[in-house]
Amino acid sequence: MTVFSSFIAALSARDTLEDRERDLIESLPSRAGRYRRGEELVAEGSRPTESCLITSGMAARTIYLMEGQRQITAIHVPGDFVDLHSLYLKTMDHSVAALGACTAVFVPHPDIVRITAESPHLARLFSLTLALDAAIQRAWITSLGRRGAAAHLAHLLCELFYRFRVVGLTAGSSFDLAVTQSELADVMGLSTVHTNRAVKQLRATGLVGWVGSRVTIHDLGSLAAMSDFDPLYLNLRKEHR
Amino acid sequence: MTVFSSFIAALSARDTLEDRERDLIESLPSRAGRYRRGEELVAEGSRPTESCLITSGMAARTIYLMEGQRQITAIHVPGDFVDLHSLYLKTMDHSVAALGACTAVFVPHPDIVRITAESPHLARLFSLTLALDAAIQRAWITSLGRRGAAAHLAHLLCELFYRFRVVGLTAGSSFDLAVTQSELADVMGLSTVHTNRAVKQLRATGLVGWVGSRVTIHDLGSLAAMSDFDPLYLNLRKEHR
DNA sequence: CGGCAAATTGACACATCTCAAAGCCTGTGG
DNA sequence: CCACAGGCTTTGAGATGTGTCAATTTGCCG
Repeated sequence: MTVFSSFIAALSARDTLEDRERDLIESLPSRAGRYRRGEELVAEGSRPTESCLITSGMAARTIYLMEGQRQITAIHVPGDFVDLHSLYLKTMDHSVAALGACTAVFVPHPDIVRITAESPHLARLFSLTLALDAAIQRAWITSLGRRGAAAHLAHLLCELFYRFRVVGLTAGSSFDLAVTQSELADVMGLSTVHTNRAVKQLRATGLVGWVGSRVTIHDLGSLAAMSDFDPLYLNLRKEHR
Repeated sequence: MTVFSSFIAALSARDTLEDRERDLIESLPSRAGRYRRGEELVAEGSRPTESCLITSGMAARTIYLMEGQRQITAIHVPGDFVDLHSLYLKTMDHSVAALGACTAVFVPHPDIVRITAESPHLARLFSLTLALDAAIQRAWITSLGRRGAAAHLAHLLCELFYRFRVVGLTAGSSFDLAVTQSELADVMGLSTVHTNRAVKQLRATGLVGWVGSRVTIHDLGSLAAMSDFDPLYLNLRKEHR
């Protein structure tokens, strides 16, 4: 049980890792950090020399507009290597902030480059995480563009359920969503008020139980059906990549 | 002037290419294709063994929902290497279709892998294009979530202007946007009718001229200001990546 | 117990959707 | 060269979804 366990679990769900690759990952040096709701892990405009890996809680990529509005463009759960982007893009065009309390570790870019040079297969798996992020963003774009508030929320819950389950953070059909409704609103591009109505509406269907931060999915099939959710884009099948 | 000229131009805007790297790219074998509006370059559910590079016109990543609705999650212009994603994700979770008429060439995955193995720097530049796609998607998510129709459209025009200019497809401050309003609607998550109203509204500001498929940006500064556009995310500065 | 952030509700304003119809291009066949 | 068909653009009117503002309730923590 190390800080990299979740990351290894997330990769292992998608391809077979050899012992040597596992060792290379475990050999990465890391510096730990602990954050409270809203605290920034990576600031917009900065030029990071490390990438961060979420170890507990959740973090979000956030873009701020004029007039104090903001949009969350991605949610990251434990095991997600956030910010490999900064390896290539250099200057951050957005910030990464904690959603609820969260912990993360930071790994220097040169060490990432080193282990990908030693194992081309690992290099591909790091690129896979980039491509996977992009696939999730496409699903979000689709929800934002073509689904109403309730369906959007249902789709998001399905996605998070699968993503939490991969890293062992579900208990049966429930998981902990330590997120404020106002943060959810920034994910779905809605007002806080309307987000609350969407939550209410979803509860009324009976498909989902939601008490405090505890979300229980009573009927995943129907929830997926009402939001046109198909887990294909999460690439949860082991393939040789 | 080869089929790879635009791609090389797009990379050269972001980093310096050595002659050897240029030669490696030019050495790639390719198969050409020509498509009419709506024709699919890559089908959802397929398992591509090639990646495609747009050489003229535009293509779009498209996700279909029930009830015939669709959402375009990305627009690709000449010089864009679409579908590097399929190198990692294996099964397509969306399709790539022509917007207006378009031509593209297809490059076998093994050849891409080969030249990235020969040049780690090229490998990083290929990853850069993945990361850049993701940055653009973040901007789209922000537009979908937090901007009204007119501002969304203005932001999109700014983006496309910069992207076309990099590959030499602008004439002064104008460019050819051979796209149907119904396709634009699928980009912005709006109805065709409302998209038309947004176009009308933008014309009324006088910041943009739009006759047929010819778009002329009369005042880029104001257009950027009204849509909170900042080209940072397009990474148009040469850096060592 | 008191204080504060978060969740919830109601009423009304505004953005966007749907449906329906009319006008406008462009390619094609006669 | 003209007439027509079909797709695209444009407009109007009424329905629906979502935003805003303001107030109340709930839940947590000191």
